[in-house]
Amino acid sequence: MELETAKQQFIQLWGNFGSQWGINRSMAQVHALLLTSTKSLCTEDVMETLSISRGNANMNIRELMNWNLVYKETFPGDRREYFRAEKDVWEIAKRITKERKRREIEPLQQHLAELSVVDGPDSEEKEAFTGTISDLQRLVSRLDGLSDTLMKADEHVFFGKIVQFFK
Amino acid sequence: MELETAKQQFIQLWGNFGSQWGINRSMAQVHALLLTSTKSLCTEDVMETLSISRGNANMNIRELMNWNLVYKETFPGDRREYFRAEKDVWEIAKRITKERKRREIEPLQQHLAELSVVDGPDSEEKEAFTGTISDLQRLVSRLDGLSDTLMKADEHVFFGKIVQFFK
DNA sequence: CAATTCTTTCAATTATTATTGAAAGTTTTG
DNA sequence: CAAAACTTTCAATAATAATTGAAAGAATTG
Repeated sequence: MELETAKQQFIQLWGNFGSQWGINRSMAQVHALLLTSTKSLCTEDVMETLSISRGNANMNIRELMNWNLVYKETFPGDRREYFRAEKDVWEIAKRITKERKRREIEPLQQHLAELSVVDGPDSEEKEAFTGTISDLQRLVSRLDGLSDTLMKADEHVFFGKIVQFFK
Repeated sequence: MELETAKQQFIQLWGNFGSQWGINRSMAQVHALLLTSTKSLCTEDVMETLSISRGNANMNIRELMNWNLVYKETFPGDRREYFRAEKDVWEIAKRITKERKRREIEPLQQHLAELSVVDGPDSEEKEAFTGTISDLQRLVSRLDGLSDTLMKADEHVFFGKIVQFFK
């Protein structure tokens, strides 16, 4: 396969995969484009390569910057903003985890906490419900705790020591 | 909060959360309903409680059975099929992980493998691309391997031993 | 075996989400 | 400070995904 074909296919692949996981297809495609680009690109470049509108390109580049997956760069004598992606895949994984935790897991825990207090007389029904909610709270907290630990561990420790531990 | 209110809110919460993660809102709501129901429910019950159509209820119940999150039950003297959810949250987590692995991670790995072979003369561009793809392959494989390990570990080992290891 | 009861399918519709692109906003330049 | 160059916004539109419900299909019953 030609390099350019491969890059294009990767952009499609990443877009499809992202949209299965609740990430906007264009955002994932912009990310894939910048991830496989050796030089930083301006909005115009992104628009042209992906055949998307200025608004779409701008919005998704900004969103990728909010996720700390893309940085802004400027060059002397050029007024345009250029963008470059974080290339370290371990960093990418850590940052995505961190953001989803902040945006989704923490609010979920908040909501579950509210649901764990139920009024009314004790009953089997009530016990069953509060039991399920607290099981979910424990599960979420523990998976969350694991993600914290993994994010603090560096790649070497993670890929070396820990996996061996389970072998 | 009243028990019935809390259940309804939980159904909404689970539906919203699911749709953020690429799971159909109705499917997540049916799951939440069955998860917090002490008795098994028939299609009619699900339709009425969630105010959804017969087709929608049927399709999502079937899909939840495909995911091994819901079982079919029958009662003598009643021709209808009744449904009951797996209640063990650790089992639920394992089964969701297993299905997403099979449906998404494995095809992703397949696609990445295809992209890792690039024709044409060696170049810095090409090296960069194949490097990024193989980094991604390693990341995906390792996260996947971790999920295997976690699925094999039982709840006690997971929640006890391993977390301590990182403390 | 035909009537009944329940389940499944799927084309049409509705709802949701993403995208466009022109206009407004901002920054830089001479 | 006004023109130029670039960025951002957002109402309108388009694309995608979910839902409906009537009809067809299966299974069960008497």
